This record gives sequence, C-alpha cells and structure tokens, in this order.
Amino acid sequence: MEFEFSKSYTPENIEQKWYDQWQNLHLFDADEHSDKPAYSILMPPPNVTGILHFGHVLNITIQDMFIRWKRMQGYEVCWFPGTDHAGIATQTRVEKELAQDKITRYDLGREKFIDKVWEWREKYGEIILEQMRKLGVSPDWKRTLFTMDESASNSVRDVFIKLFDEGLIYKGKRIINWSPLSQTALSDEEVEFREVHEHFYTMRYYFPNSDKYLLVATVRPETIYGDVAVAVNPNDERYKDLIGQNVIVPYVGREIPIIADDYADPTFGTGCVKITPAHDRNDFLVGERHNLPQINSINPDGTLNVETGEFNGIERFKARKLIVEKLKENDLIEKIEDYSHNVGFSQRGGEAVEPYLSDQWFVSMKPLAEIALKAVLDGEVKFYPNHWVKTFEHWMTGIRDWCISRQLWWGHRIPVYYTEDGRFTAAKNEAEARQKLGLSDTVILKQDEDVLDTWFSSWLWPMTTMQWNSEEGNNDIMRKFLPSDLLVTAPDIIFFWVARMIMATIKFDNQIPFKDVYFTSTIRDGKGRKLSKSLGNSPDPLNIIAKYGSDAVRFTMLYLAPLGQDIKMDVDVKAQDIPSMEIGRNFANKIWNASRFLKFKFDSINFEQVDKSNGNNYQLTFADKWIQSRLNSTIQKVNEVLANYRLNEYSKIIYDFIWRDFCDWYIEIVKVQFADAATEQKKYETLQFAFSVFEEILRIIHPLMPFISEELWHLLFNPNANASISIIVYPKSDSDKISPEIESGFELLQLSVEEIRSLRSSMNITPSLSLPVHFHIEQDEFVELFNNVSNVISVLAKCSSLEINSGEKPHNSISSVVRDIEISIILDDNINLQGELNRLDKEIKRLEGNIFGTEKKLTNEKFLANAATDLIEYETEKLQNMKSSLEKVKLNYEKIKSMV
RNA sequence: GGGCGAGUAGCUCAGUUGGUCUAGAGCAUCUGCCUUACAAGCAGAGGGUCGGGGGUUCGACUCCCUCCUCGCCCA
Repeated sequence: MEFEFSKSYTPENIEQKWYDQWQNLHLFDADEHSDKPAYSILMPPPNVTGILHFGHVLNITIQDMFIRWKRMQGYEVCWFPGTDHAGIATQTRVEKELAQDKITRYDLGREKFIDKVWEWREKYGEIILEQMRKLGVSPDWKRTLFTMDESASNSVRDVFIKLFDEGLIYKGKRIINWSPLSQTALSDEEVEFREVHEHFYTMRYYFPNSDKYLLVATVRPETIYGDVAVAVNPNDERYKDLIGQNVIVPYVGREIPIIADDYADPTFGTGCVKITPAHDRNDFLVGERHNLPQINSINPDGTLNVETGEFNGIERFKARKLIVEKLKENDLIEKIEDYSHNVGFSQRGGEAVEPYLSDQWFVSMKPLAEIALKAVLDGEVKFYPNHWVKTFEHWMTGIRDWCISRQLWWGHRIPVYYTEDGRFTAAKNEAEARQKLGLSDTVILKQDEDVLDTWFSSWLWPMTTMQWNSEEGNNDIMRKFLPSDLLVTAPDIIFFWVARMIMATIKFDNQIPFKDVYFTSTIRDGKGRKLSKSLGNSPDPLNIIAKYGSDAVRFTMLYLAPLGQDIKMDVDVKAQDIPSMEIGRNFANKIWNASRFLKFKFDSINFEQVDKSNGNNYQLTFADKWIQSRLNSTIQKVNEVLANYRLNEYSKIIYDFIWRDFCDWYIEIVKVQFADAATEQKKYETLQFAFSVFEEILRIIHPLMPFISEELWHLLFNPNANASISIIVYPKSDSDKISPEIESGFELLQLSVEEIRSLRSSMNITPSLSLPVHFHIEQDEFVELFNNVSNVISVLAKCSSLEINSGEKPHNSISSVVRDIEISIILDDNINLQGELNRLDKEIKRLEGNIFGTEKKLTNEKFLANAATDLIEYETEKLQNMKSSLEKVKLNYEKIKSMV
C-alpha cells in the first residue's frame, strides 16, 4: 500500500477522518456487563450555553489521556459525558432572544416559555460537546446526560422529597443574596467579593425635640428607610445612658430606639450602627434578637420601593446620591469619608448583589458536610494536589446552609405543594401530596413557583449519569462504575460541586462518588490574568486547534501545566494565536519525520534479497541495546508518573526520549548501521528493530496524542482501517532490558562525540571537513567499547580516521579529556595556540576547583563517618578520575606552551 | 485579619525523602550548517549561586526561623 508522506505533519485531514472512524467502530462504548476491571470518569458537565474555552481544553485533555491510557491497559473504561441546564444563564439567554421581538417571558407564560427554552437547547445545547470532539476526546457519547433529562429530573425531585421528609430541607425567611438583574436568589458560592472604593457617610440622628444628635455611620445611606433601630455596644461607656431612648431617622423622620447589642463595634466608626434587618445579614440577626420589625425598602429589581416615598422606583445607586443630596440640604450629614470595602457581585450578571429578605428554601449543610469531610480527611477521596484538602476542610467546618430556591422558570420546579390555607409538603405529584397531607381529592393544591439551583442537580451527577433511580437503588451501571476513579476539575468549583457531590453520593448511595480528584491549573495570559470572556483575552481554542492541530494543543497544554500551579501563556487575541503551541506542533512534526525516515529507508531495501521470515537471528548492536534500555526505562517512568498524576512529567519524559534519545542519537546511529549493513537482509533486520521501538513509542504517546499516533500506526504497522491503536495494549516495562551499564557506556560515547564537536567548533572547523582523531583510553573495558562503536563515532563526530591507543599523539593536535579518556584531533594547519592555551587553562582551573572541593569532602572525617558508602566510593573514584584528567590536561598545556 | 501557593538563567519552568547538582530544560540570544526524516531542523556557545537575612548540619536550591514581593481562597 502506498501512502502520501508529506514533508511535514498536516493534521487537518487526519483528525476528522480518525474521529469518524473511532465513532463508527464504537471504540469508546462501555459495557457495564464486562468482566474487565472498571475505570470511569465523570465529565464535569459544561453549561448548555457554554462554548469551548482553554479551561475545558486542559481539563478534557487530561481526562481523555487517563481514559485512553486505562483503555489500553485493558480496563473496561467509561467516560460519562453531559451538560447542565445552567438555570440563570440559559433563561437569560432565551429572554434576550425574545426581547428582540419585544416579547417577555411573562407574555408567553411559564409553559410556553419553557418550551422556547427547550427549543433553544435542542438547537444550541450540544455545541460545546461538538467542539470537544475536535480535541479527539473519547467519552461514551451514547451515555450523554442532560441535567433536565427525565431520569435526572426524577432523581432531583426524589432527593428533594427525601431531604424534606428528613427535615434537612426547610423553608425560611432569611436574608439571601439577591440578583436584581436576574431577579432571583443566589447561593453564597455564586457571589464574588471585590474591593470597591465608596464613601462612609456619618449622619445625624437627632433626639426628638432636641438639637442633640447621635452620629451614625454607614456606607449605604439609601437604606435609611429600612432603619428600625440604632445599636450600641452595651459596654460602650459613651452611650450607656442613651440605651432605650429614641432617635429620629434623618430625613425619614421615623422614631427608632437605641438598643444594646454586642454586634456594635465600639472601635468602628462612631460605635453606633443603624439596624436595617431587611437589608443586611447581620442586622437581620440583631433584629431577631430584639424582636424588631423588618422594613423592606427595596424592590426586587433593585429600585427603591413605595416605602421611600419620593424615591420610589429610583435605582438604588442613583437613589443613594439623591438621598445624600437631601441629607446635605438638611444639614444631616456630619462628614463623608473615602472608604474601601468588599462588596458581593453576582457571578453571572456582574451586578452588585442585594442582601434581600425573602422566603427561600435551604438545605441544612452541617450533617452532610460532616460525612463528606470525613471521607476526604480519611483519604477515601484523595485530592491532587493534596493541599486542596486544607481549603476543603476550612470550608466544610464553617459551612452555612445552602439556599437552593431560584426565582426562575427554567430548572427543576420545587416539588412542594401548598393548600390554600398554607399547609404544604414535598411530593412527587399532587396525589402524593394530598395523601401525605391527609387531604381529599377535591382539595386544590398549588405547586411552589420556584425552581432549584442548578447545582442541586449537578450534585447528583455521579448517580444520575449512571441512570440512578432512587427507589430501585444501585443498578448494573452503578455497580460496575461507581465509585468512579477520577474527577478532573477546576479548583474554583471545589465547593459548588466537588464537595456537594461527595455529600450527595454518600448520603443517598452510601459510597464515595470518586476516588481521586485532580485539580487543574488556571490558565492565564502573559500578564498573569485569567483567560476570560469578559476580559476578552482568550483566543478561540478552535482557531488554535485548526492552526496547530489537536495533538499539538493537547501536548502543549500538558507540557506547560505543572501540578498545582497556574499556566502562563502568551496569547494574541487579534491574530487568534498562542505562539507557545509551537512546542507541540514541532514535536508532532518531529515524530512525523522520524517515521518518514524509517519509511524511506525501508522502501529503499531490495526485498528480492530479503527473507522476511528469517528475522530472529538479528544480533542487537550496542546502540540497539541502549535504545531498548532507554525505551523500557521510559515506559516504566511513564506508567509511574501517570499513576501519580505527575502529568507534565509524562509530557516531558516522552518529549526527551523521542527527541533526544530516539531522534538525535538512535536514528543517527541507525543511519550508520544501515549504511554499514553488508546485505539487504541485514538492512532489513536493522530496520525491523528500529520499527519495533518506534511502534512502542506510538503506543506510549497515544493517550496524549491520539491522532498522529493512530495515523502513523496505520501507515507503518497496520493498514487495516478497522484496527486501532487505541485498543491495543499499552507498553509494559521489561526490567530485564534496562541496563545501567549500557546506558552509562553509551553516555561515554555521547560525551566523546560532543567533546569532539565542541573542540571542532572552538577551532572554527567547517562542518564539511573530516579530521583524524586519536583516543587514548586506559581502561580495557572502554577500549573494547570504543573499538566496537568507532564507526559510529567517526560519522557522528566527522572523523576521517579514528585510532585508539595507537602510539604517540601527533604534534599538530588539540586535545581534551573526558572522564579520563583523552581525545585528540589532528589538524593540518596551524593551531591557534593562544586560544588553545586559554581553553586549557580554563579547564585546568575547573578541574582544580572540583578536585579541591572533593578532596575537602573526603578528608573530612565527619563526612566519612556519616555519608553513605556508595557516595564515598563515588566521590573517591571521581577524585581519582579528575586528578588523572588534570595531569593530562596540564601536559597538553605545557606542550602547547612550549610551542608558543 | 486568617488560610493556601509561589519567588531558581532575559522569559516559562524542572530539580521526588539534604550528598552522582559549584544547578537542568524549552523559548529567546550569539556562532556555524539547506549533512538525501525534519530549517517546525542540525551542531556549538554565552548566561543563574537558586528573593533577603539568620540557623541546623560534615554538607542546603532542598530542613527550621524571620523578613520582603507576588498570586489565589476565605472573612
């Protein structure tokens, strides 16, 4: 079969072809009834509104790598994909679309609006999963789950009912985080705190019928309409006598009491704090303690309400300015100072969150947190990097109840039914509710209007992806794949999601959801800023993939991603470029060309003179044994680092092995061996061995570089299109083939070649000129070694002749000593004597310095007493070596000096 | 204010229990090569004393203390 072997690797045509083929062959389908050991990963569900960003790229690459690695290792592998319904984001998206036709969701009504959202999601909801396919990922797509699917929705409902019945879900009037833009409650985790520079207003609260006043400071003067008291600390001598008296809220005119409460901090501001229970979490608690009224002065959309009279309908920040003006006009402001503090902003809408008093549903987190924390502290669930355990523990021990109700339409509607007289219960349907409440069929019930937080469905992901039915308990899928083996996710959703999945799975299925959690790096631009849509500093990954190839992107991401640290990459949004992707592209090209070399050489063989069946007599050369040893130590290391999640070491190990060992050294030597081969049969056998090494290389890289490895494997080894490298066995290390002796002998060969090249370069010898070289070697075993590889050295180091221990060293030569082996290059022309002297002088100084240091060590009795015997032996040998080398260099120096 | 992480060549980072490291790689720089797999390449070179200070040790980039700088999370 003839293949087009382009000069450089062109991924475009290859990637789609193989992806389609993998799909057609159903290579990624998992079987829960298989006898093979299971390995599974839950894909963190992206939003249906999402588009691929670099966080996904890294995340998905890592997951796919483990999935492919384990699949090749013979596990029954299942990667569960899906998307979540992203309540606020999706609803907002559809509302925006409707707004173009000047329609609001209220115009449509709840049911029709939800139909619209479903339409939207049918059309756009799987875009991100489509995009992921460009990365070559291998999940079991037929198991794709959407959090609003019927099975998942039933689980969400049942779990709510169960927790309600247990008393772990309750309804309460609380201060929650309100998003005026989306007009819904948010959980604490959906709020981001940022420092803002505002002002601190000190206002005068006059005593009735008096010109005396109390100074009270606030950053939110617009909330004065909600003031119901002023609190002072009971131990604050300044105000002790005033407790129980009334003051007048400035401009508002209402009389409110002065109360004593520890919440007032005497050292902060004036020591007096106004209490607005409907607009501040702490004030709310103060209000409860003192039985104060709760006056709400703000509308759900963030404007002030009727309570504020003339400011009714004015947006809160605008109202603040107007109210301050009024206060000033009436001389009610003592002073205004600059003030910086943290304000919460909605993660979705970006607007300042309003602490808002409303009826919401909460989950009691304490009992759930305890079991989840235990699982992590006991090491049942392991975190990589481990330091996240501390962050986790910190959050879990200080956890607050989770506000799960959202004033939205898109999502799982809260399964609570109310009677007209206000009784309620959670149930699957009205009939069940009636039964639970002991009502007759004729009683009219109303379902709660709110929906649940999206995370209330995501926390069931480990079970819902496996088609859990809470009534039936574990099914075959769960028995096979739960707990899953690995979760790969960004650390910023450790509380949102990771913690809650652990809680839910232990709570409802009595087991952990996953054994290992790998937290990925955050990806930043060259200035260290997080890549984000709002900053506009991220190129579209699809453009980058198109430009460099999927394998190159996958490789580069991993290569740049150290465990537990952020990735910094130079990005060019305008040109839609990330220049560092060249690392992966060049590497892919290197691999491509290595195989191109093998193929060309192979094609040059005259097969008429080859007996293909007679390949077992081939005697491995020194270099063959070396690459075999290197290959097996590489395989060993790769399997080890992957098992320990040292991912970027994996990329570095394969990079160094392929580029440095295989291409730079081994292929160059294969050229020599090939040229030296006496017969076509020998050529064939030489190459066969090189091919066998290369085939293992392809398997080693396949988890990270699926496309190029598949393509080359087919081009070189298996033309059957229905075969795939992705389901053949991953290399196992054969420790018998690892030989430290051969590797260190080869290192000597490398050092010698490099020394000759370096000497030539320092003499400005043109590369095309070959020169005679003499070696002077004292150790017999090295003499044998160098005799054996002299031809290789000759070619690699451009020696016109190479003699070992052949009498006197010629006069017109320059020399160098490597590990006590003296190498001389014989020059025709005059030598740059002064340059040579300088070089040798430098070498003498270096050796003397090292000898001094080592001698000091070896004459130190405490060192001899404490250091390992291996080390002492090593140092002693090194010292002898260096001393002997020094003598030789000194002799050379003297000789050159006498010539000057 | 509390917690976590980081500070090693111009840049991005390796350096696993202290000793084969008077420190490595890639990119960038400089020099020379279109050597029939690869110029997305090959060969060679320069460049850091490991944030500052102190301590433990025969020996510290590696352990301890302290200070400085930066990032993230929480309050």
